[in-house]
Amino acid sequence: MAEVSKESNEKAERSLNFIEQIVEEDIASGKNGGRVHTRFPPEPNGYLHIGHAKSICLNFGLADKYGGQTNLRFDDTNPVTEDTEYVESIKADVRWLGFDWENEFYASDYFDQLYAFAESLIQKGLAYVDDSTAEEIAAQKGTPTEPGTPSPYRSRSIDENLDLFRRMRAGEFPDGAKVLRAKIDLASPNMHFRDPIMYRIKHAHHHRTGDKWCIYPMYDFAHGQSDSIENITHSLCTLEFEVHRPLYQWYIEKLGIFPSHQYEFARLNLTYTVMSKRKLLKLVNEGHVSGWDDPRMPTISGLRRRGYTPSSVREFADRIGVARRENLIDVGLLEFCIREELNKSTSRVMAVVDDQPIKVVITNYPEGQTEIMKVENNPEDPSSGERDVPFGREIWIERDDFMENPPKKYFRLAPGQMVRLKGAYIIKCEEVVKNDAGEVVELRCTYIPESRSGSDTSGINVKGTIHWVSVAHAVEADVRLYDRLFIVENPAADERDFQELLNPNSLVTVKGLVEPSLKDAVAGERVQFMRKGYFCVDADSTADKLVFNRTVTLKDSWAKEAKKN
RNA sequence: UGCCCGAUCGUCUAAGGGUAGGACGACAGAUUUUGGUUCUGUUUGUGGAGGUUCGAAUCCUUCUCGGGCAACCA
Repeated sequence: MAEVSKESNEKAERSLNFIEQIVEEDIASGKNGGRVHTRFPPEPNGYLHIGHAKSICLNFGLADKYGGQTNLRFDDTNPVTEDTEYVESIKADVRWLGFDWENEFYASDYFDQLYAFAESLIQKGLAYVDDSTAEEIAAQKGTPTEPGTPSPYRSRSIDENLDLFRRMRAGEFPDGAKVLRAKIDLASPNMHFRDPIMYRIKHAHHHRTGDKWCIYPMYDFAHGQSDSIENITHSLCTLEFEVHRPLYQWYIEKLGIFPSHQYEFARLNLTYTVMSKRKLLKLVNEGHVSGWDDPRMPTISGLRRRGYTPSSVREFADRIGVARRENLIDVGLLEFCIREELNKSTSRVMAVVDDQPIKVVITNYPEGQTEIMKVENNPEDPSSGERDVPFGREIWIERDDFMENPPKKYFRLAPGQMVRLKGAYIIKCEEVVKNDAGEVVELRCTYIPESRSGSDTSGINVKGTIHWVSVAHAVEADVRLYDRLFIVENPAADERDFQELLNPNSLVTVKGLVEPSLKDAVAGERVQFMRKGYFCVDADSTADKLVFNRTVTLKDSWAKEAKKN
């Protein structure tokens, strides 16, 4: 029995995703001399999101596992949309995730080589300069069910093509006047074979090459060759590039260069968010969020500011797996990963998060007296020690922790009911004080002196324990409660405009009264607000005003129970 | 309606001719000075129809459904 389960465990550990299977087969067959070299190839035109994190973990993880290397390569072939700001943010995000690249390369490093490749294809009669307009070229491509028609410039001589291409490079023609096209097959069922554009004219300043070039290669004429130049063995990309693979291979074959191979996997989709760079940019530009690093964004910088840890994101990437079928991952899995880690690592502290907390006056507790309670920092980690928490006659509690007419299984405070104050005493609610509007403003309670936490001789057993903060010692804070950005699971598939699907309550800022141990908390610090969730100190926090972001709530089975009724 | 890809518990993901397994979720219980954590248990799946085979999630045929492809974007 024991042996069987051990065996199945080992089997489970050995279970490989389809890319690992390919890599292991390649290593076994001696392909590429058993070498594994991957690359992560972002275009520096936006911030990285959690979908990129999946790709980063895959590429770097693969190299790591099989003793290989991974290059970071910026796919910067379109100067109009790219910028060094993005280069820097991308590098910071990859590093934050915990990965180090072997080489930092840029497709623009290869512009000279790529240009030479283009000339060689012209010389082989496999490329021509086309004066057609963008519209004419689109029309020449035909449709998926009808073959294309040749451009009137398709039969230019090699010499003329060479001359024209050189003059394109020299800047003799305006943007859009001419393009260089591969001469392949206008009737191919693969649209990408219908004489794809290799180079276009753009008199634009490039973030790295400056004004050296006024012609820039298209993705298809840059990516595969860049892989090849770097001797990349396994070039991983998402499924939408699958139809590009034959062209990727065609260029490599005609050029006779190192045969890198492309493999595609399904991109990550997450519930209640969007993943397209276009839509994320729109959220930023139209002010629906505060920026690329808004904690509601699925960007790596957003997750970081939200309080996610690099290891939790890596764990998530590991758990979702890699396959070729479309997927929509429950954001609950991401939340599980961060809770799992923070449960073990963060200190528990008490914070009353409520715009209208209730004051509790303990009538039989001496006025002016303060007791220092020792409270354990983390029951999951005995080595985390204890801290001092002051207790007094007046304390704050949350409005949710009191009900005047409670249902049966309500274990918190109610008239005549007892509750344990975490780390302190058991109290009993004797009297409810209301204002003229009939709202509860204060509870007058008595405490059981023998019930002191750690030395309880009262013999009383209470079902509920609530958190609290001493009125005399409370530190004010702003608490930002983040929730899902969208109200539907899959905004991308919804017919309504994605802006109509935004969750109006994705950010609610609430007043917080936190225990004094938090007074000097610094940005980035993570804690658990007992019974509430995991929070981190935001960069906006100052010495005068603490600002906390809610990373994720605790699981709340009471909320679930209450919802049922 | 041309070409390409895909379809396994609610959601992901294994099994590749030989017991459909794991994770998250859900449900139930135990423990608990967090209605947290932890532990135990339960639940639910091979898209349809044919075929090959002693045996099919796996191979074949076909249907259905989903996704991608006709940017001087990547």
